[in-house]
Amino acid sequence: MDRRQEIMEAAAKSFSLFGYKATTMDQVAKIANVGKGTIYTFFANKEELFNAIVLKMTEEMRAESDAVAVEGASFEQNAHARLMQMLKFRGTHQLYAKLIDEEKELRTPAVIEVLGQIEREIVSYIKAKIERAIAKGELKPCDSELVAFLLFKSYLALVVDWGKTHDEELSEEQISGLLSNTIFNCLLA
Amino acid sequence: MDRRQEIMEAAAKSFSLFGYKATTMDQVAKIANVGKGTIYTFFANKEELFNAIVLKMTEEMRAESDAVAVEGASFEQNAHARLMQMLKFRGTHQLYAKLIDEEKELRTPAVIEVLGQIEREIVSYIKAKIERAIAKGELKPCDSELVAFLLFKSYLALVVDWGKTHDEELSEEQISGLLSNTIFNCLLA
DNA sequence: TTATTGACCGAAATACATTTTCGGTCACTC
DNA sequence: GAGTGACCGAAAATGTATTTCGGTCAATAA
Repeated sequence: MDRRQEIMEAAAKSFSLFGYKATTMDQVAKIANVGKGTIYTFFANKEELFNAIVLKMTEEMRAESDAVAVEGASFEQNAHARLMQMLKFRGTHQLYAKLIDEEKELRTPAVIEVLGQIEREIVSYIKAKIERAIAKGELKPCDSELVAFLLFKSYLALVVDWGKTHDEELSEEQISGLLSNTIFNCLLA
Repeated sequence: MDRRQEIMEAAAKSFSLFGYKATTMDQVAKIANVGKGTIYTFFANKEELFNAIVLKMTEEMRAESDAVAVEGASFEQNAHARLMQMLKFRGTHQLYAKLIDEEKELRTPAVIEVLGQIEREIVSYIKAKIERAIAKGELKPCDSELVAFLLFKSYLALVVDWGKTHDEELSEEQISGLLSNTIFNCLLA
C-alpha cells in the first residue's frame, strides 16, 4: 500500500486527536506502521507534514462549501450558505476544532500560522465571489477586499463570539435576518 | 492631602506602567507614600483597587466619547465618531493599551475579566443609543442588542484586526465610507 | 542499488527542589 | 484610632537534574 498515504492518514488521526504539539513523529510512525525515517523521505519535517494534512482539510472544507451553494441562487443566499457551512466546519471537524483549541490554550506558533493562513484564504475566496457577482451585475461595485473582510468578520462574530457573552447561541434565522437587513441589502445593485 | 486620592493616583501610575500582575502593593504604597496597611483601609484587596482604577478609566472614556458627539447630528455621524473615539482610546490610553497587551501576553484572569466587562458596557451603551434613535424615528425598529453587537464588532475588526493581515491600516474615511454604504444605510428609517 | 529502519544525538521541554516574591494581616506606634 | 511595616503562608520564580522529541544516518533488508 502507498506509504505516503498511510503516513498522511496516521498523521491526520494523531493531529486530530492530540493536536500539533502533542503529536510526536514516533507516534505517527507507529500508527502508520513505518520506521520514523520513512516519514522523512516524504516530508522534510514535522511542520511540512502538518501543512500537508491541513491543506487536505482546507480542500475538504472548500468542497463542502461548494456543495451547499446552489447554481443560480442569489449572491446573498449562496454567500450565507457558504459562510455558515465553513463556520460549522470550524466547530465540527475534529482537526479544525482541535487546532482552534490549541491556538487558544498552547499558542503553538505553527498552529497560529496555519489558522491565520486559512482565514486569509477564506477572505480571499469570498472576495473572488464578490467580484464575480459584481461582474455579473448582481452587486454594485465596491471594495471587494474590504467587503469580504467585513462579511467574514461579521459572521465570525455572530456565530463564534456571540455565545461568549450571551447565554444562548444565535439561530441561523437570526443571523441571516440581521445580515440580510443590514449588509447584504446594501450591496445589491 | 486625601490618602485615598494619593493611593488611586499611585495605583493608576503603576498599573499603566507595569500592568496588573507586575504591580505590587508594596510598590503602590511606596509611590503613594503610605504604609501598605493603609491601602487596605480603603480597598479590600488588590483586585478592588484595580477595579476602582479601571472604573475611573471607563468614565474618562465615556466622557471623551460624549465629547465627540454633536447635538443634533445624525445617528450615523455620532455613532461613528463615538466608536472611533473609543477605539482610539483603546490604543492611546496608556493603561488600556497596557491591559490589552497583558491580556494577550500573560492571560491574567483579572485583566481578561475587566476587559470583557468594558466591552460589554460599550455594547450596552451603543444599544441604548440605538434605542433612542429608534424612539426618535431616526432608525427603523431592529434588534438593538444584535445591531449594537454587530456594529461594535465591525468597528473592532476594521480598526484593530485589519492591520494584522494587511500592510497599512485603514483610514477613517475608508471605514466610514464602507460602513455608511453597508450597515448604517440599511438602518435608516 | 535503493528503500527502510531504529539507535543515536543534542536541543528543548519537563519535573523536581529550593528560594524568593507578594498579597494580605495585625500587633504595635505615634 | 489612624497608620505602619515586620511577618506569614501560598504561590511564583529560579536553578538543576532528567526526560522527551525532532531529526540524522550507518546499518540492514529487499
